[in-house]
Amino acid sequence: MTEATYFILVALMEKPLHGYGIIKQARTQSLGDVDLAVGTLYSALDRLSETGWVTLDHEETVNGRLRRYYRITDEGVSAARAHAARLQRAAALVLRPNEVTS
Amino acid sequence: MTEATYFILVALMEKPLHGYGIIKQARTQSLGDVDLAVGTLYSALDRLSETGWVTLDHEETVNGRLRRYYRITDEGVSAARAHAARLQRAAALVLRPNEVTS
DNA sequence: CTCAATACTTCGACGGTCGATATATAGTCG
DNA sequence: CGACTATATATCGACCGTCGAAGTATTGAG
Repeated sequence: MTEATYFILVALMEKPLHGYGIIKQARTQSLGDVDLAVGTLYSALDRLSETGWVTLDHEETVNGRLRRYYRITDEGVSAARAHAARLQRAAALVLRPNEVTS
Repeated sequence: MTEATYFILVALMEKPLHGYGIIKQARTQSLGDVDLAVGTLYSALDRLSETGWVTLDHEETVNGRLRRYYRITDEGVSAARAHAARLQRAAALVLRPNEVTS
């Protein structure tokens, strides 16, 4: 899973969001580390919809602008949790080397 | 930093290794998650040499086969530590959401 | 004798990321 | 009033990193 994919899933874990909302949420949650480009977001969202980790929740029209809300699925949550565990193990190799070097 | 790059740096933090040694070390340390393809390794190693995060340590010839040993630099160690902290923050968003959702 | 493992090099294909462009509206600033 | 920024989605080409295969070479197992 790419970093972009992971942060999209994480952003949607709190509540359903539309494209731009995901970008802002990812930026906030990553403390500015992750700034999703629009091209990255929408192609990732298409892939996530195909794999079934994300679904279209509903659509709204606010001030003439369409808002397409996406929702994470149960499989998406599982995938995000599994990836988070993997990230933590990777981080632990450097941050807590004693436990791994043995 | 990509996952491949990170695991190469982590593999070299213990001691200098040659290409194939890095692949095996990464496989072991990631518990099988990361299996670096040779093409990925050598192109990543070239990039890491250019940025100065990795240097050629020395070369050996064992049984007619060349072994090119790489060593991580101080800047490489700093970069790996910084990335590890980033990975941990990313993992914490899912594993310990209380601290972030606030 | 063939196959697997070790070991490095190179190269083309593929997939994901990025930035630009397009379209449209509301609000801010000079 | 005009320029710019933010919001919001869609699409496209360029670029970068990953992957697997082919090439070269040696040792040891079956």
